[in-house]
Amino acid sequence: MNRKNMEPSNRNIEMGSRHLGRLFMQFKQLERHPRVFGEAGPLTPSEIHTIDAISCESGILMSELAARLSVTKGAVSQIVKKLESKQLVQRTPHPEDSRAVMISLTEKGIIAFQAHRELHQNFYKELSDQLNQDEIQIFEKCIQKLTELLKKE
Amino acid sequence: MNRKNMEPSNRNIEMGSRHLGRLFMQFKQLERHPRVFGEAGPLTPSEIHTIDAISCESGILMSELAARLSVTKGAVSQIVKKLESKQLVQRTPHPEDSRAVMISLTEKGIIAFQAHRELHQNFYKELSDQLNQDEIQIFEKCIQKLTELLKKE
DNA sequence: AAATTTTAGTTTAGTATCTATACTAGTTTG
DNA sequence: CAAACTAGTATAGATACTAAACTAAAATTT
Repeated sequence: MNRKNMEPSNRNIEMGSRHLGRLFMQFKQLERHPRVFGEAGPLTPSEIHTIDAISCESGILMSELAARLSVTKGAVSQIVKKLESKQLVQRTPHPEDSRAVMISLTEKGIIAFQAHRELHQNFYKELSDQLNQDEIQIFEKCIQKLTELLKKE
Repeated sequence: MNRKNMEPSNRNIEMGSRHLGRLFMQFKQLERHPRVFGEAGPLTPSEIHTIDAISCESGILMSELAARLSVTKGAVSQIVKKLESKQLVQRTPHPEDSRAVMISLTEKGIIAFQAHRELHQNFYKELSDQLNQDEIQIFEKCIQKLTELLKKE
């Protein structure tokens, strides 16, 4: 376990894995605080993620939403209640199945949705501006591989 | 806001930012569940991150640890208490400053630490095995830029 | 040297996010 | 039609944090 006896490749792996770890830590830290999304006001991370998952669809079921966010129905139930009280989403009864509820964004919700998407896109743009076309392509490949690997974990 | 009217570059940004978002979601999901680290047993994400931050140092102050983890002293105080009760870390009084406490890993803590590092390194190795030398280098560059950008957010 | 301020750490109450479990009430199926 | 399934809600508890109030020791002022 002596660092001086390590092969270069092992040291590279050690460094690389640490850098990746640091990136995720940085991300985690960001995800701890509420942010303001345009006129929609400050929203907690899970609130805005839920809004993003609902997207501009005409209506999505609670259970679909749960699957999309990879959380339980109970979690979605709670967060939708909160979003409804903030008038960001609305519930409409399903026309055929009276157990089901269709969730959709209100106008205020759409404002938050767009502000959030824009934020993300500006972030990505700022990153890709620092890369050339080849590098972007490789970056995309890496993102995809990373996502795959994380899914397996 | 019509997708068909978008320039290719805008569409690429939209796609890219979505992929990046998905990656972080995948990561967040992983970070929700406890994992087993060798003989040290199952540890929650924040427990193992704290152990990783303590590392194999001979002794680190609570306040240093808080800074390293980017959390408040109170948060560290709580988690160290839990780790101490699990016999993964130990407190020793500071030789000169009797207010201060030195935190270090026990043998069991070191086992967890090493198992965690190994896990991360295996993950990184699996990723880099799918890339050639140039791609790894670009990937590293991107990780670094991403970390910088996130820090600014 | 006494008084003040700063620093190290703990404690407590409260918030956000999630899970698991138990539940209600419609829907489908045998 | 009864049994089993499905959609969603409610609630209690876990985790992981913050903010604020606190204790006690150390450093600085006066």
